[in-house]
Amino acid sequence: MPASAAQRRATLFHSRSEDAARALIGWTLTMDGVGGRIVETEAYHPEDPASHSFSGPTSRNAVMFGPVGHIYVYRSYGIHWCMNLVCGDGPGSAVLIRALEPTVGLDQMRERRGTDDVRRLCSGPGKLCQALGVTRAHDGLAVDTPPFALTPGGPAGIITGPRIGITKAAHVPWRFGEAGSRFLSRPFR
DNA sequence: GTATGGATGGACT
DNA sequence: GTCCATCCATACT
Repeated sequence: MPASAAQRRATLFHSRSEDAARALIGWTLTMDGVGGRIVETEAYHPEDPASHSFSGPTSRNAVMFGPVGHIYVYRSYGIHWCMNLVCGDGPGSAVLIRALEPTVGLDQMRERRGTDDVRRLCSGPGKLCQALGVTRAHDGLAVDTPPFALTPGGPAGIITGPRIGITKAAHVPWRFGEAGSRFLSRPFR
């Protein structure tokens, strides 16, 4: 008997963040019926100098040390919001959602993003939060209850590479993407 | 109290 | 390819 969606979520949430980041490719993430298929992720964990959790819990990253399956939202460069899914085999791990392939709520995304170019709606961590309407107000919410929804996907071709935009542990290949996707934030090489 | 530096994206050359 | 807008958690004095 195949695993239920809830069982698959639970298994993924409790996996090491690098395994969860890989497994999330092809799943569908939405908020209030707006979202799409996850095509790009990055893994972070507390032993990782590039991770916000590296120096232990603070008021900003507290959600990373809370229950798995919840959303950690932070402000990037003072302008953008970025969202992570808390998951891992211990506290302080999370997966950064870097890009979606838009599938539902396209009109709302176009309006929020101010462009008709579908490839520019969710092709980056800041873009997808703008397209879905995710802000600090959603920090700490569970990803499997409204307004959020996370549904498992089928098998996907996975490509890996170094994470983007970081200066520490930049060589670790913990960026994951769907092979051949047209909706990545940047190409893999 | 002040200083600093990003897990970015968009405009521009 | 380069430049930079703009916020705030954190480190430091």
